[in-house]
Amino acid sequence: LCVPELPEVETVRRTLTPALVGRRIARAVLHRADFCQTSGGKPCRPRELLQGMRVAALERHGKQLALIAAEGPVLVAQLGMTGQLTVTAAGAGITPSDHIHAQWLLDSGSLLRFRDPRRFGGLSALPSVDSLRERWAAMGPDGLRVTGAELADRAGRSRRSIKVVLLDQEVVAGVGNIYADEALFLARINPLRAAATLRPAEWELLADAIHRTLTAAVAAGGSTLRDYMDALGMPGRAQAHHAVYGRGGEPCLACGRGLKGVRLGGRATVYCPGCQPRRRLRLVKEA
DNA sequence: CTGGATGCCTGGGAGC
DNA sequence: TGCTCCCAGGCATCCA
Repeated sequence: LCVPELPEVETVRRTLTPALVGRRIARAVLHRADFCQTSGGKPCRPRELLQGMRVAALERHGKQLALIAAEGPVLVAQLGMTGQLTVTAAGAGITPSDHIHAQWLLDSGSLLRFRDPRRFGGLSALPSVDSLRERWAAMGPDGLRVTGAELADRAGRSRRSIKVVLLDQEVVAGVGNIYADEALFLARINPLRAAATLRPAEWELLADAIHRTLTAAVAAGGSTLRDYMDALGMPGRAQAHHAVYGRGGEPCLACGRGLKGVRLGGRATVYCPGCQPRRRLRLVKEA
């Protein structure tokens, strides 16, 4: 199972770039009409899927990946829960296959395929790079660059829990359930605390923890493309080491206490009651 | 406006 | 062994 958050999407972007950028899309096929949306609500035609156009760049903001055509139009891919974008070597044909909802045949002969069994992901066709900038400007800053001041500005008056706030893509783009828990553990902030109770120093601590968590995961190649990375001779490095995610009931790696699992905003949440106390730790005055 | 709850969707694991 | 149940979670949409 893969859960594409920012590091996984960034890994996809990096590994797709050499195969896609500069290439012309000879043919594009959409196997499910509801898998691609246009701003006008009309069905996506081959033109919206960039057929006949040249890929100028692959850009990412948060968990969104944009294929920018030299001719102007843009196609945004969201991997959702189980989405995979893969390139297969020359020779493969555009044939219908299990859970593959869109395919692009490149002038190199390679085939780009979007597979998504659960279909939480999808494609959005935009008319221009301007509309892409507009779309991304409405979201929060990218998780790799967000500052403590930006977090505080966007969520500092919210009574929502800090965990739920971190999952809000309009606050910070790219953080999902795994890295939200990991970043809060690293920053030693209790996930249940209302965002409005965080102090400026804690927002800075949190921004730093988000950077470190995401950067480490990007360096490890994420987890989505593990098989692909193995094929490139990088086995094992992609295995993310999670301190809290999925470890409810197990001992904390830092203090040994049992990690606690709760549901927050409908999501499984794990934290250490010892390292992430509900109240801020006060320095004990030495007698 | 805010925040909580729900539904979408399928594979896999738990439990009987 | 085979069946059912339920959970995983990003995101849209609903309601209080």
